[in-house]
Amino acid sequence: MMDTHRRPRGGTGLPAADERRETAEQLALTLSEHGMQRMAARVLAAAIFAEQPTLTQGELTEELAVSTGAVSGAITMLTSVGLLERVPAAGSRRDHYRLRDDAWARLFSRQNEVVEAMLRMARHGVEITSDEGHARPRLEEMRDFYEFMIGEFPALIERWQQQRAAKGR
Amino acid sequence: MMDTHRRPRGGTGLPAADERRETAEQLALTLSEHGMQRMAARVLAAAIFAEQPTLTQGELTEELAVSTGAVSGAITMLTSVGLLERVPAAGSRRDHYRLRDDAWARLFSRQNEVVEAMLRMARHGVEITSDEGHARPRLEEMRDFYEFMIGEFPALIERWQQQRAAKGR
DNA sequence: CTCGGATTTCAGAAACTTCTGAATACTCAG
DNA sequence: CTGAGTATTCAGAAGTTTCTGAAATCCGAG
Repeated sequence: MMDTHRRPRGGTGLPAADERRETAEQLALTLSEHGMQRMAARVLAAAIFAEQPTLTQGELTEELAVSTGAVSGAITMLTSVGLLERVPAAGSRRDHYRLRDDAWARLFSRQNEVVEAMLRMARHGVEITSDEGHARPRLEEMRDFYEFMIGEFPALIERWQQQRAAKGR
Repeated sequence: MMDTHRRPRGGTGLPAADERRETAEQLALTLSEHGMQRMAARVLAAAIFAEQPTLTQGELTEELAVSTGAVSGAITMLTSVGLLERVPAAGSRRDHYRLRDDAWARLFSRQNEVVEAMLRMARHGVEITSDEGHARPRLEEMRDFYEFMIGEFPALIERWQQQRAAKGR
């Protein structure tokens, strides 16, 4: 988009941190364009791209250059949906957070909730529409589609878990 | 949520239209909560729940009680992503629109674009991170996950198309 | 070609979401 | 138990998205 020229790889200690930050921000942008709150997306991206094993709220505040309040709210949201977890750090007053182990499968599963919501509405639509108009058949197809997807997803996730376990792990 | 009591079914011509509208609005809400523009979501929902085979912009404007401009913009967006199509209505000055035949598969495929974007960013992330920090392994797992999903989706869609063709059709 | 209904465009208004900053509430070390 | 460092909350500011209303444009019928 803006600065397309590749830096000759092999450069020793160049602005690698900048590139990392920029890539993280791009990820955050994509996530927020698809329904995730902006600050939550930035925090999640920062947690993914962090070189440290865990991050404190203070570190996130500094990395993202935002207020402590914004970070606090985003963390509450991310932990509540299971993407981030609080790591017990003995003898520290600060809370340490990291990406949950199965974050990607979780993020995907959240989309299943959308699919379930769509299915519910399709079924409800079929119920309340007349069998004489044109709405009913559309809703039946919508229902069939989402039923199909709901049926396929568990096996899909399971195959992923297996492949993952088989691989390095 | 609000008015939970079921109307005794069998009621002849009661506020079925209201119930239809309300259900459509719920669908629109769900769609807009996951990234679709609000008016586009409302138009799409209206097209799904319409008892007519096709709708004109004027009908949509009235059904949704919004300005013609808003409907025009939403239709432009929805046709451009292939969810709505313009139906040639000979000898009519009005443009007629309807839900595309394969709208659901299309809507799903649009999500694939998100998945592809995630995969690109994961790969980029793996490239630019050191193999000594903690970011690289996270990004590798992210990459593996989205690669897996990208690999599975085509077969998934195909199975749906087949089942659909097999069924009523 | 001309008329008139229909659609598109766009500047500004309205509504909503998100962030900041500061006060409040925790919590662990000593 | 107390104090210092952290985290949470929340009112208001800032920013962004979305819609309206009206003017301009388009297009088919006659």
